[in-house]
This record gives sequence, C-alpha cells and structure tokens, in this order.
Amino acid sequence: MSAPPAAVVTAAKTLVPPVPDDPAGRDLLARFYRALGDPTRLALLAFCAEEERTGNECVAHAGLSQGRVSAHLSCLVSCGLLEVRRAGRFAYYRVTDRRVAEVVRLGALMVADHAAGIAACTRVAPAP
Amino acid sequence: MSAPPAAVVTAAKTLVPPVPDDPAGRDLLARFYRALGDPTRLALLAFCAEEERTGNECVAHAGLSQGRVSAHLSCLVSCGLLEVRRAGRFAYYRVTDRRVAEVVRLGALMVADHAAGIAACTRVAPAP
DNA sequence: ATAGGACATCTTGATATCCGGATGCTAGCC
DNA sequence: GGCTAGCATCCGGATATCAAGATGTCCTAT
Repeated sequence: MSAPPAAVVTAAKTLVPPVPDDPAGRDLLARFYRALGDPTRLALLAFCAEEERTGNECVAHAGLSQGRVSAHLSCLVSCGLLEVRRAGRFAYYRVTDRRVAEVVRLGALMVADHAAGIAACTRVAPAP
Repeated sequence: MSAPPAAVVTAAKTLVPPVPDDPAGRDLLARFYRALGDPTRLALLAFCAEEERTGNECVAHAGLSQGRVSAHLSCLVSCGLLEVRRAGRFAYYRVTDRRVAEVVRLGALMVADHAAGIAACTRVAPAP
C-alpha cells in the first residue's frame, strides 16, 4: 500500500491561509478588517468601485474635510483596498482587486441576516 | 424591440447587496468588520472553528481575563460570527456559518499581498 | 441548605481612532 | 517670477474600544 498524497495536503494548507497562529499575523489581519470598519471608508470604496475618482470628487462625495478624506484614502491604498494613479497634480483612486468586492459582498450578506444583533453589540462597553 | 429583462436585474440587486446607500446601513456594515478587527476575536474564531469550545477553554486559549473573553464572545455571537449553545451552567461556542470562513480566507489572502502597507497604515494618526 | 464552579456584567483607567482646521508641497497657469 | 489648485501632513480635542479586577447570577454537587 502507498503513502497518502501528502503533497496535495500541503498545497491545500498553502492555498487557504487560515487565521495566523502568531500574534503578529493576527494583528495584521485585524488591522485589515479595521480598515474596512469605518462607514466613510466603505462609502469611498463603493464610490471608487464604480469608476476612477479624483481626490476632490471623493471629498465632495464623503462630505468631510479634505484632510480627513485624504487620510482615509491613504489608509485604503496602503491596505491594498484601493489603487492610486498620479497624473500631474491629480490623484485618481480606483478599486481594482476583485477580492474587495467579494469581501464586501459577504459582509453585506451576513449583515442582512444579523442586523439587529450587530446594532446592539457594544463590543465591550455598555450604552451611555 | 422588447424591454430589457428588468426582473433579472432586480433579482441580481437583491441577491448581491452592495455597500448600502444610507448612512445607517454603512454603519452596520462597518460595525460588522470592526467585530473582525481585533486579534483576540480572530483567535477565538479560529479556536471555535475547529470544534465546539466552552467559555473556560476560550479563556485559557486567549490568555486574557475571564470577563474580557466573555465580552468578546458575546460580541461575536451577536454579530453572527459565532453560535452559542447553553447546557446547564456551560456555554458552548462554535462557528457554524460557512461565510465566516470565506470572509477570513479572503482577508488572509489580501493581507498576504499587502502585509507591509497594512503594518505601516496608522489609519489617521502619525506614529508616536 | 450551602459551597463552589461557570458565565455575565459593571467600574475605572489606558489607547486607538476619528474629526476639523491650519500648514506645507508640487504642478500648471498668468 | 508669482499665483492658485489639488493633495498630503500636522495639531489638539472628542469619542470609541480595550483591558483588569470586582461583583452578581445561575447551576450542580455535597
């Protein structure tokens, strides 16, 4: 009798990264989700998913101060959720990674099923 | 010529919820991702994905105070990421929704591609 | 009935994150 | 050269979230 197909098992483990075992890896993953955990950034993601947008367009759409929107956009870019293209004095932002839409789609589906509980979750502190 | 298949389009919109237009909906979605945005909760999710775990087992695994771990577990339950089964004085926690694993898998994939940027992202404030 | 274990909740600090507004930097126009 | 527009970054101030430790509640065993 032959040994089990170890190579396949190894490949599966590599292709499907679980929650990391090391604290540093978990912290990175948590940071990634926190980048998605702000309503303004979600609105900007949706806005830049439709088509390429300039910084000023994003400011107008978000309705916040220019400095704050710029910081949000920088966050989204460095976390890999948004891409930026520089041309002259303009910056064009856009969603290019299909996985972003997938993550948002799954999140929206789960929120639809648990809206009441999520709204009630204070995450640790009681309501004032 | 006939009208476009409006029914299909409507169905698609319903089946694939995008980022909500209303601020309240976006806030709910953001809250959901923030539930995933903590290293301790991610560790608990992974722990309870393997098999059913009691509260005390979770406390031992997380290495935090019992009260804190209980609050984290409550958060995960009310956000639909974890399910709880009560039996006597014990509480058994478990991941049952396949979408949880999907969201985590996608997040881990994106983190693998943007680890450096995520680690550098301060989300708004400069490094101390 | 009483004692002890398993969970949930409350209180009190310490941090992280958010915000508007001011300041700085570079590109394009007169 | 001098000016203005588009972005990025810095500066406090307000709020949300996290953590430990104490306290309360319910269940089980003696």
